[in-house]
Amino acid sequence: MTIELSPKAAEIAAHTRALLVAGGYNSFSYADLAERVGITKASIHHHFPSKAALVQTVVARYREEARQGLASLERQFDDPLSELNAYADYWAGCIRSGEHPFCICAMLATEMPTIPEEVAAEVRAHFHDLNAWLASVLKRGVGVGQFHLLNSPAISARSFMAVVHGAMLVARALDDPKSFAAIVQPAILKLTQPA
Amino acid sequence: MTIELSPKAAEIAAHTRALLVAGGYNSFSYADLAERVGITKASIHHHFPSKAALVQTVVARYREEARQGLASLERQFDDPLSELNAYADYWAGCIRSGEHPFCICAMLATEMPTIPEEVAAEVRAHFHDLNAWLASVLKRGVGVGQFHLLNSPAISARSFMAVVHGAMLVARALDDPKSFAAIVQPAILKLTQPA
DNA sequence: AGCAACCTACCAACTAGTAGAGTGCGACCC
DNA sequence: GGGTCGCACTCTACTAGTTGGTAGGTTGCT
Repeated sequence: MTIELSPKAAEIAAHTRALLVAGGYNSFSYADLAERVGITKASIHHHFPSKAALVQTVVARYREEARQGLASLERQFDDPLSELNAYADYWAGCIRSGEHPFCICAMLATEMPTIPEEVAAEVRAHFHDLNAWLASVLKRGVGVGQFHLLNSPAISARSFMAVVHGAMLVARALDDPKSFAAIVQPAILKLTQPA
Repeated sequence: MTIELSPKAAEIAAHTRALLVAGGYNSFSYADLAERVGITKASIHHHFPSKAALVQTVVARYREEARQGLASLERQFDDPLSELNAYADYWAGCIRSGEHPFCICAMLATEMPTIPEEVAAEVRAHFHDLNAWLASVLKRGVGVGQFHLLNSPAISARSFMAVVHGAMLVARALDDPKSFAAIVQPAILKLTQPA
């Protein structure tokens, strides 16, 4: 049940997402967007009444996409370790290809104190969702003996979430895409080692 | 040998830093700054010719402060594990008190593709410095038997750097300062456990 | 006198957002 | 088939306020 958008609105949303990946909420304007889509600023206002509403919609769709993506991992793989590896590989691919080398919710999270509350709420919700999904994967993994955790699944999930997003940040900070996998792979390995 | 600034220039730099912590490069203007410092925009231009130069100076001073802070940790503590704990505690304190709850270089790193090159270069250099310092702490720790690493000190340092900055991000994203220590403390513990 | 610090007044470009009119196209009706 | 209604989409033209930055003069201290 994706938030339905007309073809043009979807195009605007896609460009917004790319601009958010590059520099976050405060880095782009309706004029930037208009130039990329090839229409005027006023036309964008026809599709989205305000910048806050536009970004909120884009994040809401992103969350929906993430939910579906994570659900499909559960269908594609039948053990928690493979699911976690596939999740990490998804981001490794995004970063290696350079197409979407950052999570838009991570971008917005850093800007949290300066973005509209409606957007911030969406971002918080995304991280709660992701934390819950990772916790369930880890819990199942403990059940089948694939993972050995020092803490509760929820706390360990929070740590893993931090590693993944920290790895994105470091890869960008050092301008070195390989760093991402070099950080995340050992982190997964550690989850599998007995205490 | 800190970059010397007049008292007023230092005051401007301090406010700039606070604004960078809150929302990064694109989130604040000379007008915001002027209001906080209590002078006019033009006066700020008297001290710093441009926004890029201002932020570059602020980051350069931040790096200098970081270098001195890390060096003083080496003097205060005489074993690598205590140094690493002190480093983590420094950030835990910043986040708990809410005064400087984010590294300005991490803020700027996310915005990397959209900030002036002179600032981006400073940010890259900070992460290289930090990586080198953490690697040296880990290496010494391995030498005295405090740490047991799966990878080289340099790679493990990169991972730890990712955990720390990822933990900052998660603490902000979930609006939960306690998350930081909950993530970083187990990460340090893991470094001390034999494979 | 010299200088650092500050000011008012200004600039062109850009910000998000609005008003209102025009276009093209498919559906529906006679 | 022709007329016309509504709709999705787009435009030009505009607003008020903000952006980073400049010119040139004033203050006060040494």
